Amino acid sequence: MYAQVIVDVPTMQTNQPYTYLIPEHLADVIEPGMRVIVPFGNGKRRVQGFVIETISAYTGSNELKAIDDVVDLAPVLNTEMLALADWLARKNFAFKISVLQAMLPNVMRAKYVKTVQLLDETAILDSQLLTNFFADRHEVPLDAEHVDVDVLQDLNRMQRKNQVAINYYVGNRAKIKMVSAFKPQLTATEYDKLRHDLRKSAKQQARFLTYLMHAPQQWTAQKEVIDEIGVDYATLKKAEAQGWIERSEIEQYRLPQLTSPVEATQPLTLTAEQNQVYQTLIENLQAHQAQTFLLEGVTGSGKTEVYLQAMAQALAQNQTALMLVPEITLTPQMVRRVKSRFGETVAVLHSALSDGERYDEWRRIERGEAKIVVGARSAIFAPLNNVGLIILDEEHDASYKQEDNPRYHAREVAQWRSDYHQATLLLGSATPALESRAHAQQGQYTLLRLPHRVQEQQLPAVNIIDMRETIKAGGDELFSEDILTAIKQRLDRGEQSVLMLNRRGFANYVNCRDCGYTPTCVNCDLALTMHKVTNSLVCHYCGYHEPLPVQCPQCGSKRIRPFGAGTQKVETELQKYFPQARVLRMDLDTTRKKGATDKMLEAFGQHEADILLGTQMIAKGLDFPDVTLVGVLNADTTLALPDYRAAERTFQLLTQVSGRAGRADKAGEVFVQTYNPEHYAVRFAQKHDYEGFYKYEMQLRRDWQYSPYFYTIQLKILHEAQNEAAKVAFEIADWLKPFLDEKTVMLGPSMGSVARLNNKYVYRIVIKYRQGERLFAALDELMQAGQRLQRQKVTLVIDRDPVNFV
DNA sequence: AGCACGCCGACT
DNA sequence: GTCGGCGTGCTC
Repeated sequence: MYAQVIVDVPTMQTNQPYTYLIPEHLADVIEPGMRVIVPFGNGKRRVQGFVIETISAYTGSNELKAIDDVVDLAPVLNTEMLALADWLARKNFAFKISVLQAMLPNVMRAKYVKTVQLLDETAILDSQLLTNFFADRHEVPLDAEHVDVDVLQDLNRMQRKNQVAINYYVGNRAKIKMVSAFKPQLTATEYDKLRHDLRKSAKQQARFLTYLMHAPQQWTAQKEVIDEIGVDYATLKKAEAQGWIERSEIEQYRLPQLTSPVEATQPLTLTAEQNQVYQTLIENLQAHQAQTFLLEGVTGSGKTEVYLQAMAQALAQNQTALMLVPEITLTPQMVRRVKSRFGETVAVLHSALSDGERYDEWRRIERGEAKIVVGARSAIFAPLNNVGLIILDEEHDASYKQEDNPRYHAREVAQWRSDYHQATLLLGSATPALESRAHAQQGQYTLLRLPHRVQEQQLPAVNIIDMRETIKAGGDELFSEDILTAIKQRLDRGEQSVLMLNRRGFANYVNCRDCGYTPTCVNCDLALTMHKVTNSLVCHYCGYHEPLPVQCPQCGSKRIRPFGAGTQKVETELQKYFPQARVLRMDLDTTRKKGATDKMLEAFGQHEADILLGTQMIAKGLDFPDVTLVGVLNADTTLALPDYRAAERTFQLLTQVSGRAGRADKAGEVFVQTYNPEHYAVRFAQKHDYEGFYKYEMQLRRDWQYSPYFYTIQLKILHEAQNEAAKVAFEIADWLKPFLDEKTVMLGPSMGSVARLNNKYVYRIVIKYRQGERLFAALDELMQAGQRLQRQKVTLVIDRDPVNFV
């Protein structure tokens, strides 16, 4: 028997299965989907690999090596996942190994350790250097980066003379947590009798026997019992010796905990609109058809309740359900809401979990113990069987696209899994991506709508404030009179306000008023952001920092001052206007700590603050009844992005954040401060008119030949030297030209809008096409050349359907 | 990725 | 002659 193995060497040349002999003792063990350890290359190098197939005959003529070892006792990837990985790798120009690894929890990735083993102790006696290096040890970790060059040279020489050996270890970081546990062995009556027979002084034994009388006949972790009923370890040992209990080590899941217990809730009564949507979904679920629905529902229309009830139906049909939420909205409130309906059968997968928690949640799903999964992007790979329903909430959200390798979009994976399982796919949003809405137009998706809020609340009135007028009248750059008045009203009435500072592509930077100079990062060429607390300038991309200048480095002027505003600055200003107001600031800095977001939102929900001031992160999913005012302090920064989706992003953001106002019985009001008050994205958002925006924007996209009329591929060419990056970019562009048909458009190469990211210059080629076969074939070929490019220290990125242009 | 092989200039 | 620098090719 032979195994086809994808090895953990992410390069183009090794992006293919290698055939290995299956040794006799593993013949009955090895199955596709298992991780194995295989020798690879010269010497004793060993790497992890995935068995993707077992075969009984091998036709090649070369001699085969044998699999060293298996990592798993059962496959970690089933046939579905193996097929999906293959498809994704091809579609997204990614390595197979990268996709396979992306499907599994991080801890299942191999950790490699290379060591030198001293075989001949006499060989180092003459050398102080080597004696120090080995320091009485026989085997020493060898990390070429941190070992002296002279030592490396000596070791090389010694290896040739067989005085040392180089060993490779493939480590497994996935640890199962084991705890000591016990299990009752006798009946309640027997325990009762034993307790009566005890001598009076045996207090602990008596307590333990009393406990055992009512204890469930199952394995119980002993620590909890020791703490709870006040017995000690010796009592348990004695009980075991007497045959009262059996003791053993059992596996314990590290379950992600919410701060307070979850109380069960019942399904809410659906409105007529909701019910109509629900019925459509149910019919499809019962028919077991792979069909995609686009649910276009205004903010507050009760989409989540429809999701929950549809998931309940999937469970009732003995199927499983998967719900994806953007990372940022995967707040404890959302988790709580799902758990309150479905209890322990819910598994949660998101970035805030520890490695152990994520691994255990993954195993609960894999073993079929969890039937509902709520998670962020990568949860789309959750190992659920028999999937009936997949939901993507906020389906337009850019975070569903993975921005580094493998560059998949969760929506396309969802579509694939829906086809595979004949499952219902539900895409929900108040502001669907233009691509999705267009699919619905063409009939690929079924459009469902929830145009009204539940309980017939009105959508909030949106006031557009022309900041040009405010400045002309000598007003404040940050707060117009109108917004200040509105905030004051809320404070007087004891209501809450949410203020959003749109920070996308925007920073609180320093600017010289005399010569216009702005300090930039020496590594990234991005404007540095001012941090008041440390009195320094910081690069948000690479972390570089320098002290705040008192004089302009270019012209020596002292009038070098902050320009624009960060949340800190706005908070300070706000406090000046309203010294008595309690302001809660939410941004990257204040929410970095684990659980901080949770705590702050809870506090705001308890009305412990009057104003919530934050960045984009507050735009989604929050639902607080006392919030009657939403202010967008600067709507323009998203409009200025060098991206054809700038208007779409702005519209989505304004609509989302407006939805935060007035969600209960109180009417809401929204103020949007902008220097572009007549921009269509602002105007349509003011009217809560998604359909209007959609039609208008589609027209523009057609005129400019952009998605969804054309597909897009973005190539990025990165190099430390600008001329080298440019040279390669133009070479690639010239090479590609003959493969493009006449309807395909190539833009660039152009210098990336953010030059010199991480010390590398970026050049960008954007290709717009309708028919991609020849182009894809050419790009595949280009990938093959990736090796040569890498040796020139050029990084080539192929991004299909990019969502960001940087 | 990681390693060996082979070709070249520079040195004991 | 030999050492080591780097370009090139291969890994079941």
